[in-house]
Amino acid sequence: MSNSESPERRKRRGADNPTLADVARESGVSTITVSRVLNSPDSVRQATRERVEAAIERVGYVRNMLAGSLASANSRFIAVIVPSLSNVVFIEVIHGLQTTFEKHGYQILLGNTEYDMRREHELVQTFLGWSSSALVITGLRHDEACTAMLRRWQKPVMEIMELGQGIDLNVGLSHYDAGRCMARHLLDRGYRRIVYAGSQMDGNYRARLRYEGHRDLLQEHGLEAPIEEWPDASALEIGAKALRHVMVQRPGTEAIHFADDTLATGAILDANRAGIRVPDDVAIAGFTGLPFGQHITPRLTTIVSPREAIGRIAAEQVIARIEGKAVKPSVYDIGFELCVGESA
Amino acid sequence: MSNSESPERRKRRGADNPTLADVARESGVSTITVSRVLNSPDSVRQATRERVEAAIERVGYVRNMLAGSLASANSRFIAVIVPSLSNVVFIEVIHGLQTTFEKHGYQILLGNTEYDMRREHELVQTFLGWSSSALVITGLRHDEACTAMLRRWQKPVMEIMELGQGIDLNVGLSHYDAGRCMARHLLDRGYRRIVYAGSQMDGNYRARLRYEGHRDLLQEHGLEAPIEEWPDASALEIGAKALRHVMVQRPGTEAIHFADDTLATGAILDANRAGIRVPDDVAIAGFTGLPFGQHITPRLTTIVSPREAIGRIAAEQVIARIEGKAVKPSVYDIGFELCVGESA
DNA sequence: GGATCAAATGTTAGCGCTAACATCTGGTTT
DNA sequence: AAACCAGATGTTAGCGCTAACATTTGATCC
Repeated sequence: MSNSESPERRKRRGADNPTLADVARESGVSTITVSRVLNSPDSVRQATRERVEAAIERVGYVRNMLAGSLASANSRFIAVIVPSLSNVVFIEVIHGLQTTFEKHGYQILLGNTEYDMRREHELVQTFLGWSSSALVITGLRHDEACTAMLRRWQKPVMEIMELGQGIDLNVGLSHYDAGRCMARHLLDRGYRRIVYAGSQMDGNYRARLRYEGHRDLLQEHGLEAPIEEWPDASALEIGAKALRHVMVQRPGTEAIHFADDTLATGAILDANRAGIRVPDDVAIAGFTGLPFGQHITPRLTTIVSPREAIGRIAAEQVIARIEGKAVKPSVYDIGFELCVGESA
Repeated sequence: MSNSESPERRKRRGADNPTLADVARESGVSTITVSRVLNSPDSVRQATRERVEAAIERVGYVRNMLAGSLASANSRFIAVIVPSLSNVVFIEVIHGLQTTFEKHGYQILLGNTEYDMRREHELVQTFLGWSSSALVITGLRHDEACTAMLRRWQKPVMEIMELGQGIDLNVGLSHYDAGRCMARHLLDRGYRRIVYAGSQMDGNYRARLRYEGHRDLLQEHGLEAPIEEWPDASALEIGAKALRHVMVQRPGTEAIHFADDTLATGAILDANRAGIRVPDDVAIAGFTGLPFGQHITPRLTTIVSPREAIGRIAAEQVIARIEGKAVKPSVYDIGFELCVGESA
């Protein structure tokens, strides 16, 4: 209720909020000094800084991030592109990213492709338009034009979840090996008639990679590797449906290797309701290691992928890269762990 | 690989990407015409538009959103502030918001307060600094300075989850009534010795409101309403721990009314493992209506809150407001539904 | 053929900030 | 006391775009 302004100065719209210039006038310094108080306080003498800070408080200054980012061609935005928000896995990765980036003063721009590459390309383009400081994207496979655009881009690109040399940085795990690992476990347990079951396998090629690992191992042992696919998004009831389908259509099946824990858990819970004994009537295995799997009876045999850690480590590497520290390996294998419950 | 530029024109840094001016030169129009092709294509003659679009393609123009937003004092950002990303409820709300806003060309800026009001205030300030088009925030209670700042702000503010007249718009449900509703159900079932159990009840005052509804109803019937609180974030094992604690410390307890489904589900799964019969030994009720509750045995008795719908409707109202359409009720009661399983 | 007018396009002046370079302090050195 | 210099502060010129106003175009009418 103190500062009056000459009423008809502005020729343009705009919220008419106090600007750096107002703070500068109020504290008797130049705008760049105010800017320095905000961006590199150590480069301003303490007395000056305090005067400016008081003025900021007094006029109720809220800095305009758009103007700052435009002038410096850098927004402290991190573009994050995931294929789905319905899948807990990506939520946990985002959580890891968010926590770490936020600590360093970066803001996430979240994009959801819904497993659509065209959408992915659009999102990349938009996010580059925001002068993002870096981009984190799921997987190693993208639209060709999109990959080209990112290669030309001068800032860090981090591809996560899947393991391999991509555009720039990479943190992930080998889904092929994970599928193979679980298949080996099932063989070790003595199962021979094993069905792989997944949903939305077209878009989700990481699940397909796991299947390929599974299939190759079985074939090396002279076994068949049938697969059942559902077009729906992964959900408990799809797991239940898959279980019933396999019991009826493929009698004699000894184990079902599900593409993810949600499906596997849905199958176990349904088996419990229906009086189907797991693993005696049919063994069940999953992938991901969601907390739920360890609380149901029987506990789910699955492969644990460190989801938050992927986010955290990806963020740390990106930050190191932004701040000019060299990041040694551009491919980081985060690994996975077989977690044996009673279900298989 | 076609366009060469005079090499020492620019005095400043910058990615040296093609700009509107480059496209304008390339297509023989003025920059504002290119701008119009991008922002209001209908106001440009078709022939001109096609020429410009071709030029955009040719030079590989990517628009600079920062510059556009600065010039128009509007970013098409929607600030979204939630207290937690570990809680599925907020994830689903975010999903509803995201899907709807994205369809209308808005980008979400996501902030996580971790149930800390100071953090909330900081986030609000930052997000206003991005010239957001609107702000969606969880709950009706905020830091005083924060509320004042939002009241002064000229753009739509949407407070969600909780029901009541707040700063501007509101979409939510009455948590007090929900707590009361479940308490009534438990009384109707004949339970009298009922314990309420929740986690992180200090920050999460919506859970506390539910407790108050529960408590008031019990007291109206001359019953006590003991409460058990855990400081940890809600998780399956906390529910299990709470169940064990109550069984030992409060023998004779007939029902436990949990603050959320995660706790309640954890308790049921643990009871199954421990041979505690639900609801015969102890009845269990939850709140939220997560899918899981309907797949376990016994099915969880809970109150379903339409989480994605909250996000969707909140987004729709905000968009209507931004686009100048009057939004009639500024308080929208989304309601809730009692969902009776076998657990209580 | 000129008046009329809406549609299409252009000109100008910023939006609010920061990079780059310039200048000013005031203490230290010789 | 002049020279020197690092640290603090200031001046200038944009960053790339769009609002507001200005002008041109061309179809229609009398």
